Amino acid sequence: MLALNLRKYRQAQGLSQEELADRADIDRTYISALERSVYAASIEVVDRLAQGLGVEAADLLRRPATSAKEPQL
Amino acid sequence: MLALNLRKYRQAQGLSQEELADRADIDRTYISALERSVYAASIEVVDRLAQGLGVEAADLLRRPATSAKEPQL
DNA sequence: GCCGATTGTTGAAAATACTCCGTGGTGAAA
DNA sequence: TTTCACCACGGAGTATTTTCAACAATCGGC
Repeated sequence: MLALNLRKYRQAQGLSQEELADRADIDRTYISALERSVYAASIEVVDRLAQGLGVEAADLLRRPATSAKEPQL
Repeated sequence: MLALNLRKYRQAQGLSQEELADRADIDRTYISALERSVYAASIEVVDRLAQGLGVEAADLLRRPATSAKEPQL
């Protein structure tokens, strides 16, 4: 689920992969790969991505179903 | 947060590390290491662990604060 | 004291995540 | 058409996770 959520939250904030890469201090091409679900990221990068996006790490792993208490997009 | 949550949920169900290892198809010694936060696990093993424990992957990453909607122990 | 069950720990190999550099492709704007 | 921002994708190399076999330590019960 990470891939879709990642892209969803990133685009919702109008961020490019590169901007997010800077914020999270993660390689740009790796973020691209994560959004295409090429790898199973470690929880450490999930944390950094979540911080860069201003959401909880748990939010990035949640499955699509939009539960009432997801952070506002 | 994974380490503490993992141990918490596992013990709450009266499971041994080995039983959980079987359920999640993960090495026992690795689970031991994860509960001592030796490594930053991949979200794939977090998923398998969550399944073995019958909780959401997101629950294992949540920070201690017991939000009203955590699964019952 | 001895047993069985559970967990900590280690060392080495195998697998996979992650970085870095470069190339090409698309679409929008000048 | 050219330029620019953005993204997909490749390969090579490094770092880290994950597995496996084996042994030590603890605890409770017998």
